[in-house]
Amino acid sequence: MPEASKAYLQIGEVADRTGVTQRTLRFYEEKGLLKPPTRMEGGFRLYFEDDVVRVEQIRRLQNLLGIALAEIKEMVDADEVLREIKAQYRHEADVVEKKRQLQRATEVVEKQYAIVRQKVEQMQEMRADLEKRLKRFAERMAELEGLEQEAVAGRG
Amino acid sequence: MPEASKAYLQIGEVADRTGVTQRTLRFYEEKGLLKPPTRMEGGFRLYFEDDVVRVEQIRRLQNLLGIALAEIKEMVDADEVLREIKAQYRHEADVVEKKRQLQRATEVVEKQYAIVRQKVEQMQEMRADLEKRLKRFAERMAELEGLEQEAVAGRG
DNA sequence: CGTAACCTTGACGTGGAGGTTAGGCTCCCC
DNA sequence: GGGGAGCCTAACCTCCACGTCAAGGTTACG
Repeated sequence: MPEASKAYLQIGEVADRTGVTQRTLRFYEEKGLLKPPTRMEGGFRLYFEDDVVRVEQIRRLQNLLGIALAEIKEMVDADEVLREIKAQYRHEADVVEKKRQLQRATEVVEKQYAIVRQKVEQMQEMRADLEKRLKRFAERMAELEGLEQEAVAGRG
Repeated sequence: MPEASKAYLQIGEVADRTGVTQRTLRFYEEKGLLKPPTRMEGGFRLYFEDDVVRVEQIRRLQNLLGIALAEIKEMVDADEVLREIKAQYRHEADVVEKKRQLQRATEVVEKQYAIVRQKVEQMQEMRADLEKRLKRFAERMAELEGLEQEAVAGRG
């Protein structure tokens, strides 16, 4: 096993791995973005690898999309639904209910997808703009350097 | 002339056009994101078309990049520098100084460009992920529908 | 001149996303 | 079994990006 992860992690380790503070982890838990972890006897939180992944996902959504945590919660919840459906899949539960949930999850992810697609487009526009601008800057710079040469030549 | 804009705008109009509140415009001014507009006799702010463009730019940066206003200020300042250089271009001012400013502006825009490029990349990744996920959702859904058919057949 | 619509500054409030501090408990190792 | 590192909750604080009055001045129109 490749350094097979101790199967559980305390909050400090999760914080180190994800680069957020312990406070932030507790805060996310409070806001429902992280499911309440199991605890040791004394009350210490016990996390698992999944939680690290989850936190990373939250951070990506936050940084990239710049959306509110409330909305991010919706998105990670959609994930959870899929996971659950998968888990109890062979449990032959109420198929209609599963379909309903899956439908709901799909809608949320489609919403997220729409946001991302739109942003990608807009950002590509912005990137093109910036390229143009940099080009113009470079041209100006070249012109200024030309002027400088003239001045030198004039004096020389 | 196509409805040639009254050449000046009061704060209310700017607010309407840009979709931000008057408060926000004053706030941006306070924070140096908008240059203090000229005023009428009585103190009413007088804006011009440029200001509308500026506000739109600020909003784009805010929504797309999700960065702090302080950083946005740096970016729009870079623009200002270019504008100034252009304006006094034939004024034959200190070329060395102009070069220095232009250099500075270029750096800021390059920074912005780097951010945008990185985000575009990451968001494209995210988009791909979401596409996969949607595909999996659809598959699950198909499976569930299969189960449903079986059940119906079994009963029938 | 009246008045309605628009604007001014100033001050305080708010919601989101955590940071910080206090006071105490737990875990683990020597 | 004692001590230090790590963790707990609770409460308060901060920063940002505005929102929301309040009290009053300005402008345009009839």
